[in-house]
Amino acid sequence: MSKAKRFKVDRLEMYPKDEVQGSGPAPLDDCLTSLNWLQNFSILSADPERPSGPGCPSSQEQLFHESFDTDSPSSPAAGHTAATGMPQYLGSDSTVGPLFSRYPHIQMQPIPLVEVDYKTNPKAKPPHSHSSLIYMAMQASEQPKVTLSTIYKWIKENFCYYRHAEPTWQNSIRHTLSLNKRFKKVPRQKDEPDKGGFWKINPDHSDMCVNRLFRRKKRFQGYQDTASTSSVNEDMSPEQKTLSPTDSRGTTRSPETLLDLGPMATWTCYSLSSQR
DNA sequence: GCCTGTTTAGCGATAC
DNA sequence: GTATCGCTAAACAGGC
Repeated sequence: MSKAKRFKVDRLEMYPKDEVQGSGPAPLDDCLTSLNWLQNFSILSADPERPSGPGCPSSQEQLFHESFDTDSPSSPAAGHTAATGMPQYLGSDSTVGPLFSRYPHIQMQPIPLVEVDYKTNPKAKPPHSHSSLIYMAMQASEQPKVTLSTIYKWIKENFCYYRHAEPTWQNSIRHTLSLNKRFKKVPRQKDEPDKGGFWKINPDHSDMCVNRLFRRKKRFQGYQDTASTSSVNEDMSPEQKTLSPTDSRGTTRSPETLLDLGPMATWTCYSLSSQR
């Protein structure tokens, strides 16, 4: 199966069409336009005691919203938690059951709550865009400017995936730095050691982060566009299904594009029966 | 040779 | 439909 087709099927599995069109999660616009979550490196905190049921948003929805909610409690400081976020918060039967009871061909298998530790799990590709990773590295450095190697180092230290991945991601990082106006190059002075220049957040385009980073939030349209594709991606590993939803080329959906997958993106261990 | 930085091309997805 | 974004891949040049 092609990667593109696989991704479409992946999405199809996540969003039973009728449910998506119907009682999907509340609009995310308000809570997704701030970048504070990124600046604080706010990481989701899975709370099994979170209330659920009639009148309460589902665990997934609530968790999803709070992960981008500027008023929600922040996680520990930068450099410590960015790699331990995006837990695979599994819904209880009370939240998942009713939804999937309408789709008998989709079987949810309850598994324990899992928090993805991106710092130690080499298979868990961080759900951050490269620009987000760069931004986080810059923030974590607490320096006005950072070198490329510093960015590499921070990413590798905080995301195990990149310690084991092919170095092509570094090319992407460089490409992002060069092209993205959010970042500005600061030439190295002759008396400064090492090589290469410095990079800093471009204050002239800092608004771009706030205004555009979460622009992609019309998350269900894509599903509807691709819902007609119906084949089974049986060749995906549990990790692929569970960790970091990926796009058609295996690209991890960043937080902003993860919105496209919605709260159900954090659900896991679904399988398709032979009825499909 | 390696690292850094730039540029081009292409693809998929979303926003407008 | 077009613009924009994110990502990947590749090629190339310059500096160390």
